[in-house]
Amino acid sequence: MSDAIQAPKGVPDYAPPRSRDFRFVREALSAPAVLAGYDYIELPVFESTELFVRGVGESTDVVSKEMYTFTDRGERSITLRPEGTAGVIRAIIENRLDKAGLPVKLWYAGPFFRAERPQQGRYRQLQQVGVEVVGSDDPAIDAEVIALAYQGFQSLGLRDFFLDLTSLGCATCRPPYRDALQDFLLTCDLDPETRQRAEINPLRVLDDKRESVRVQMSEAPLMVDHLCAECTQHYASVREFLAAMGVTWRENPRLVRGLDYYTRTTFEFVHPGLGAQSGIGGGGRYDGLMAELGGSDMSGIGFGLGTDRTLLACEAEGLTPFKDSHIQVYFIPLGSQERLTVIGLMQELRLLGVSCDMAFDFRSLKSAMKHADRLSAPCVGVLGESELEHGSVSMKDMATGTQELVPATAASVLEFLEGTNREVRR
RNA sequence: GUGGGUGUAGCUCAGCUGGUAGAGCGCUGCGUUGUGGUCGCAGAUGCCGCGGGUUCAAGUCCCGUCACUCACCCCA
Repeated sequence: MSDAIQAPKGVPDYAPPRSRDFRFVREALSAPAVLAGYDYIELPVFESTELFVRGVGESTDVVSKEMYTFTDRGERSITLRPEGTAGVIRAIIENRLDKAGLPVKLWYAGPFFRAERPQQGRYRQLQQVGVEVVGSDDPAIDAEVIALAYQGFQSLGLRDFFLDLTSLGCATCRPPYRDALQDFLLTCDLDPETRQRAEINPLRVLDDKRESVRVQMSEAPLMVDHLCAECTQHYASVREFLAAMGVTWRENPRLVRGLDYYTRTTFEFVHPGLGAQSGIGGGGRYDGLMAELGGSDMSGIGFGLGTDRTLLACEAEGLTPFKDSHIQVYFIPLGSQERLTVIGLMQELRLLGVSCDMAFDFRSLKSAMKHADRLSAPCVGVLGESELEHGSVSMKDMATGTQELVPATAASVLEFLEGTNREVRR
């Protein structure tokens, strides 16, 4: 035991029973996109380092100090993907998806990697569900994307989350604003480290958590007051569509994202029940990214939702467990001949989509019943000598305790299960 | 990367001023012949994170280390 191998630092396992909730969350977060006509894309977990350096931005913390980068046998620099957007855009360009109908609407899910110090809700291998749309400037698509995430959270039963929204401007209005902000920051009293950040990425100083900085920032010029006419119009329109969809949000002019590519509509979902790592999802427009990565100059928008953090949020709101059982019937054969019958019966039921399990290892009826109870099996099928004689099985409804003798056929068992008309899931 | 906290049975934890370990839950079995969830009885399980030091003696003190955890930072 002393030399048992542990998982690498900061990497979570999702073991039963929590793994059931994890799957449920991932499913719920992606379902709205599927319903909205988004197609699935499966991407490699590692890419050329260059993709992230160019796509995400060299000055970002993610790229400059949080990537898992190594050299492969062909002396190529490879990086475990730290986020999803760059890879999706690369794949769209490479597969020429943008040459077919526009907009291209895609969703994906899977693990991402960042070499950070782990803490509550922050892992070195993190799970995200994401969506990307390329080839549309329509503010209605911004609203759709945001609503997709909103709906995902809602469908899980989450109530205490907030949607923060702002616009970061475009290539014409952001640079002048950036200069204005930088001028302002020069007048502030900042520590050397923050001063340096003001040089490289002044926007990031806006959402500094420290009180001393925050007080000074209350006077800072804001992007929303410096938007060009087009951006102003676009942002107004996005909000109009959001309202029409019944989405509620908070204006947060100090919202900043850590990835360089964001433009215009930018948003973040926060949940106060998670401690310091309160962001459960975020995204926005990235109108220059396609061109930056060597594709045609097309606009894009997307989001990444933290599957891990969303599960944490659900737990914080007491919504879990989502399902208390993963099997519908548990069979208990009492002898060798009965085992043969049950095995065959289960095979048929599983083909019909009924999940079932049985007592192995010749357990006593008593202990098998206990086991069924522990599995929260809603129904138990007992098959002993007497049932075998009549070609039947005793079906028991565990909630009521009532039992019924039915023919040992898949159809009859199915009929019994439907007759118990329980609520299978919430 | 920087700081703080914690590390004892599967889980949650107790163990006072040093004398080689305990509770609850869970688990296994039994309470007679083929039925769970309640109850009763019995039982199993610990390199007390790891390494070193002090001591006649360390879970208990000291040092180191690793892991977990919270916060900074960053972000999902």
